[in-house]
This record gives sequence, C-alpha cells and structure tokens, in this order.
Amino acid sequence: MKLEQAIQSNKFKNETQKAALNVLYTAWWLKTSMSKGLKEFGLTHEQYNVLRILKGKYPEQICVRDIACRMIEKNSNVPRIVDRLEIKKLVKRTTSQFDKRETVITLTQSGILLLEASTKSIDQNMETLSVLNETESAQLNKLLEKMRSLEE
Amino acid sequence: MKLEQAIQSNKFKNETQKAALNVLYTAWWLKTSMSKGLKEFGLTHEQYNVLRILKGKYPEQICVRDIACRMIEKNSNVPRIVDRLEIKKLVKRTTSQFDKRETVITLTQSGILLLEASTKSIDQNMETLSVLNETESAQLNKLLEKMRSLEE
DNA sequence: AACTAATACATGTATATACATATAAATTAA
DNA sequence: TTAATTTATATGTATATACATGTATTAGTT
Repeated sequence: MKLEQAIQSNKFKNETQKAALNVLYTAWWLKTSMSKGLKEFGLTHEQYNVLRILKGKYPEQICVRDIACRMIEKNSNVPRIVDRLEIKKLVKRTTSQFDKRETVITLTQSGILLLEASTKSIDQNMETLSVLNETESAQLNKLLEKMRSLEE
Repeated sequence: MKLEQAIQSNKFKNETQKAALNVLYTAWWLKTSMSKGLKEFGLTHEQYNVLRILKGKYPEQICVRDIACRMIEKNSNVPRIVDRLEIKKLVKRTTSQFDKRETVITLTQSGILLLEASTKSIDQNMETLSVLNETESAQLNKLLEKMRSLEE
C-alpha cells in the first residue's frame, strides 16, 4: 500500500519528508505483524526481543545493562520487561557475584522452549512477508544507514 | 551508525532480516530526534501528529475517527491524545450536530500558534538531519512500499 | 414503531516508552 | 579510611499502544 493511502494524505513537502513518514509507518506495520504472530505465545514484541538477546549469549549470563544496549528501542525499561518474563518463569534473576550492583538474567528451560517455538513461527511469518530480495534489502539497509549518518 | 553497532549484534540471517530490524531502529531514531525538538513546546510526538492532521483540514472540522485513520500508528488511542490536547487548550471538542455520536475536534487559536512554532522548529531540525537527496529518498520510498506490498 | 445491529466514542486494563528519582554497591578522591 | 562520585538497577509518574468493554446514537430489519 502506498503511504498516501495508508495515512490518507498526499501533502508531503518532498521525497525526503515522505521517506521519514514512510519509515515510521513501515516500522508500525512490521511491529504489528510480528505482534500478531507472538500473541499465541503470550509474548509482546519487546519481551520477545529480550528473550532473543538472552539466547544470543546463552548459556553465558548477561546483565540488565547489556540487554538494554542491545535493544532496538534504546529507552526500553528493561527491568520492567524482565519483571514480566520472570513472572512467567521464562527467565531467572540473580545478583552478580562479581559486582553486587548487577542483576544477571538467565533463560530458564521453558524460556528456551518458548523462544524456539515462537522464533520458528515468527521467521516463517517473516519469510512469507518478505518480498524484497537480497539485493533490494541490501540497498534498503544502505539507504537507512545513510539516513542515520548524523547519528551521535 | 551501522546497525551492527547500534544493537551490538551481527547475527543477521540475511539482508532481509537485517532490513526489518534496520527499519525498526531507524524509526526509533527518527521518533527520538523529533521528540527532542518537540520537548520545548511541551508536545509529544503523537500530540504533534494529531495537531498536524487537524491543521491539514483547518478550518474544516474533523471527527475522532477521521483523525485515527490518518495517524501513522493505527492503534493510537485518539480520544486520549485529544484529552491531553484539550487540557492544554490546544483543541476544542464538540458533539457533531449531524451525528451526535461523533465528536468533532477543532484547533484553538493557541493550538494554531503552537503548531506553527513547533513545525518551524521540527522542519528545521529535519532539514539538518536529512542527508538523503531527493533521488535517494524516492528510492527509499519505493523499497519501503515494496516491502509492505503484502499489506492487507 | 419496536427491535436488532452497527457505529462512534469513551473508558478500563495491561504493557511499553520516556524520563526522573531513589537505593545500593563499587570506584575514586581527599 | 572516610567521603564523594559514579554505576547498576529498581521504582515512580506521565503518556502512549493495544485491545476489550461500555454507552449513546444511528441505521437497518421485521
């Protein structure tokens, strides 16, 4: 769907302004698609993101700060997301032996199982959705990274 | 900044998967940049979006449903965003004469003034941030719209 | 006309973002 | 070694998203 239809507007100053809105809208669309798939596993998009980060290091442990700096949305309140994962017994919190300020998070067995099942479903979903080939995707990555080149 | 640095990971299955994450991260980055600029006006990103939609039709009135379908994030809770704009006296709520179920929203004079000031600041900010030229932006728009082509 | 269904909005709840502040532990400075 | 500073996490508050439910009004059906 063209952006014009999606947000019922065609008053863009130029292609650059439209591109910014298009990125925002596409991100919303992607998140929504993912969330739909995650629903049957009782996970939110963000909880899934945290589980994936933990999996990436498993069986190595990882502290809250390290999770935070790997999150896509940098202002995520990781302790609170971990709260919910802990209630569902998908992760375990422990105080680090080496630095008692640090809280170390570990995936539980059921966390691993749920992540595997949901990842399979999500990846399949993404596979179906992805109409861009590798060359186009690479081009998109290049443009997005150029767009962000003034990032501090 | 490369996505790899931003989220401290280089374990992407392929360029297509990376592109999805890159869109999500870029959207977060854009929102954050915009929000910083809006802060001095006491507006959130979403409140600003609603004000812009109202401006787009001004002086014509527009109901809550029409605002909602023009929002970038389609699940926005428009009545609640309007609540906050109303408290700040930036908009006015009236029940439609033609259909008493509809709530019609109008910009107040101070809403218009605030929007003008903030738009000027935001546009200037965006101008500075935009390193993509028109051709590149058009290419980006094309890729994003292709990415979403399976949209229902 | 009375009943049913649909629509528009408001409101409630859970979770998240964004940011400020509090608390405990570790590091550095005096 | 004590005091000050920094760091890691938790917690509080306002606003937002996501979705369910409630309520009033309109439209449609019998």
